[in-house]
Amino acid sequence: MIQRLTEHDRENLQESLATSGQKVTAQREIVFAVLLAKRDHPTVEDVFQRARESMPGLSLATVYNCLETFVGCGLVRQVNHERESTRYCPNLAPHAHFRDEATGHVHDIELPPEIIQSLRSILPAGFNSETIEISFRGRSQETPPRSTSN
Amino acid sequence: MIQRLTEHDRENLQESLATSGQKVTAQREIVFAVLLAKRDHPTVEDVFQRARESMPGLSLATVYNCLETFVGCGLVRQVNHERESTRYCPNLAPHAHFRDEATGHVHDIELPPEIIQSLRSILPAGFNSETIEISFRGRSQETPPRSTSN
DNA sequence: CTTGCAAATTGGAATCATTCCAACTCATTC
DNA sequence: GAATGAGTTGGAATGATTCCAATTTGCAAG
Ligand SMILES: [Mn+2]
Ligand SMILES: [Mn+2]
Ligand SMILES: [Zn+2]
Ligand SMILES: [Zn+2]
Repeated sequence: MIQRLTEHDRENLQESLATSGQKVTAQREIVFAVLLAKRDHPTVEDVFQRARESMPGLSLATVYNCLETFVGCGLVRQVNHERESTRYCPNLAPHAHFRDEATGHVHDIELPPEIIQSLRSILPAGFNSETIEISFRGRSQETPPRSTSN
Repeated sequence: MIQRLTEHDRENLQESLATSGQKVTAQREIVFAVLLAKRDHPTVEDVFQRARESMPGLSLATVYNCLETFVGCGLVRQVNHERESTRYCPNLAPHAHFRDEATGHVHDIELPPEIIQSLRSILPAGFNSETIEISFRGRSQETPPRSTSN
């Protein structure tokens, strides 16, 4: 259960933080590692629980801080469904989210560029959008959980 | 500023409520009228303020109740952006939302059926979605506010 | 008409995710 | 090894929403 980053992921973290003038800390490493280890769109509370296993003294406030920092430097995305707790996703590829109403699980849905393009094209003149968010809600026949280690 | 429903809208309200075994009340009429009068995706608080002008004794709890009832019988949609207060929209046609980051205004964006179709088609086998939500975020050159009376 | 009932409304308390804050810790620089 | 500034921490504050118990209302039955 101890969270460790690969060379590559650590560098990624280091550089992304550096870009916005911030540093790698033990807490940030662990929180980031937790996100990469299990890509199930955990809530802040989920991340907190998991990270605490490696760092018992970690505070909830710090988890909030780390996640906000990561969002700020583009390392992770926030995922909201209705009014539920915000979830966090380290998948940077363009994708939509599918929320299974039965299980509460959130799945990534790949977004082909042509769909994104056609969506942009429905915006009337004068509307400039930097972000498009797409979320599905329904039921799914739970995919056999393929390994999510990183 | 007094909120009144047209024959047609009142019938619509009456029938939608009846379908789920509920009745028209003075409070529900006014809340519904407020939604139709200004389709700017008001928050609960917005609706509360506006409705109070016609019915000073109306309570916030009742506004929450009415809106929940309307969502339940399909008369209005909830609109969420990030973690902001939920907004309400009486436009039942399939549409996406554009949130102007400068003004906070929310605009309806028409959704052509073929786009909806292509979105459904990106779902892997086993995923059945009843609802798709699409929201844009960005800036817009504010359209001259065309009349929104009903 | 009264009376009785179920649904709806109301004001205020409770919840709960998130934000705020002031004190404390740590790494780095002088 | 003192000063500095970013980062962390625990707890308080916030704010939208939900919950609840006490009325009120609209009808229906007697
Ligand atoms: Mn989503
Ligand atoms: Mn939306
Ligand atoms: Zn994702
Ligand atoms: Zn709308």
